[in-house]
Amino acid sequence: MPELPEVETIKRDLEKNIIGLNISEVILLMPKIVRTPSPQDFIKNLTGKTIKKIERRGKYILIHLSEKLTLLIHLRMTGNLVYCSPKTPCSKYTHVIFELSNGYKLFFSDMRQFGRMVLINSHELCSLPGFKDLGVEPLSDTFTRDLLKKELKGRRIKLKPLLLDQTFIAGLGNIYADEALHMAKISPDKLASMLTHREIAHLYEAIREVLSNGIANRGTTFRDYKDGMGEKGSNQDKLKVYSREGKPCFNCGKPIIRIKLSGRSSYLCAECQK
DNA sequence: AAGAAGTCCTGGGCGC
DNA sequence: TGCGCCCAGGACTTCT
Repeated sequence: MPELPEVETIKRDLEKNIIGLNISEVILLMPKIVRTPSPQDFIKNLTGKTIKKIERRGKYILIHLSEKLTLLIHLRMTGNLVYCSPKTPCSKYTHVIFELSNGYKLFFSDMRQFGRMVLINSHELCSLPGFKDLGVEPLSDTFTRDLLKKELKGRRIKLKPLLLDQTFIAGLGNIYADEALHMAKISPDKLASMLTHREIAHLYEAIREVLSNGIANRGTTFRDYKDGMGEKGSNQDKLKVYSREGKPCFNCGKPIIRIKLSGRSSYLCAECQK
């Protein structure tokens, strides 16, 4: 569910509200959400710590704490992280509650229970599986047209599964990958190594554009996504292909089709995307 | 080594 | 109305 724009929106919301607060109590209702350390150590080590800084890397949220600890959170498909006033009740899907020194609470909720948390020493981040191998941040200066060209070279894989590979580019998911490919007018089925210079340039611009627009619209809410304040985003109203099977392409009027690539749905306009 | 498939979960939507 | 089936925005593990 949450891809880069959604995670960035949550990160910015939390940053505005919880920096400098202490974690006064941790209630872990579903221990399996925490991958490491043990539930007891998770609670013990978090309690009393100060929230120093919040970052995003790919689809991960990093909450840096005092004593060089970092709480790493991945929301996967249906997770959300919401800052709530003291009286707000939690839901049946709330699995972790962080009580803060101002009386407010941070709820981690996740219907499908796929989301995960890790609490580690900050310096161990660089050796954490899944995190250490993340690819380039697509909105950073490091991500250039030349880098994309270099990375695509010789890759005998279809574009869509490659864009979803977090070690290739960090933060793209199914929605923004489909939207970027449509904006670039390239088929998700195309082999990565077959792109022309012109197509690479268009894809580069499209990836940056769809992600930036997603952030400007505070994320895409289909069903579950909520920002850090519990509100929906508005980017779902701007989508050109995702979840629009059978509806006319805004560009040419032909119906949007849905195909399967590596087991995932891809939405495209077969007329516009070659 | 790369790429595909299976797996972890719950709930919504659809067809019968 | 109700049941069963399929689908879902992710990514790790296992297989070929």
